[in-house]
Amino acid sequence: MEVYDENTVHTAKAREVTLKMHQDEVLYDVAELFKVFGDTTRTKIICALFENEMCVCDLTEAVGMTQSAVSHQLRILRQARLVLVRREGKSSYYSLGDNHVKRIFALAVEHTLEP
Amino acid sequence: MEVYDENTVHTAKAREVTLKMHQDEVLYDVAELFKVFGDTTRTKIICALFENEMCVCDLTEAVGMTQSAVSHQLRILRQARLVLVRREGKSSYYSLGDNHVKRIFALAVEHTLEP
DNA sequence: TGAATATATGAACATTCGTTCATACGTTGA
DNA sequence: TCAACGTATGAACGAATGTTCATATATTCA
Repeated sequence: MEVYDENTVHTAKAREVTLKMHQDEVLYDVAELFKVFGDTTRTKIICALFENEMCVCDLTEAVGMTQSAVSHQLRILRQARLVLVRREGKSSYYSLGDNHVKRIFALAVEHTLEP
Repeated sequence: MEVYDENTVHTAKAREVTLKMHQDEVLYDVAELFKVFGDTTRTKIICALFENEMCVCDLTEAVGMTQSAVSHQLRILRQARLVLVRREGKSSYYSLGDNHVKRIFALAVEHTLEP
């Protein structure tokens, strides 16, 4: 947490600007997060991973897309830290990143299923 | 809730397919919902509306974009029922659609602000 | 080592998306 | 009724996005 000198001329304004810039960054990141959720292939992957971890092979079958398409989307989910990977032999096992992912997703499903 | 005849040949398969198709539709809608959240201009608008309703004029100033851009994004938010409009004289007052919007958004902000 | 299998990734292409510009619509007040 | 104001919207354009295809990497097993 930064401390501002109340006696300098620019204090109030600077704080306000800093605050607003911070908000802008956060809101940008929030939008980026939602963007990652905002694709059918990725929502299918997330849904498939909801209960158990899965390897790419099984995920590919589960979402009904090509292996390449699934791998590309997994990379996006990985980079956003929405999923984790675990390598075992020839296979990569993916799982959901943390509980926030589950909670956000579950809320959206709940919202979608309402009138 | 539909009832299936356990004695017909296609029962199990049909139920399974129906269930999967339903899931697909839901997951598509969920992705669509997230897509609407997934734009910086729209997250700024949602953030601005978090406490109070606002007219387009003030929203335009709040998010720092042109009135046209804001109106276009408000239309998208409106069609997704994430916001509501109320007309009063020359002005249109926008507010958040329901509590789900707030909860989903707040969770995403919370997630974003974490390590 | 070489074939088979699982996964990842770069390039290309088509599609979608957000902004801008111009303009239309609707309301208010002179 | 006409000017001013607030808002909405269509067309156009550039940027971003998702899939496909081809291919690379990595691991296992014979």
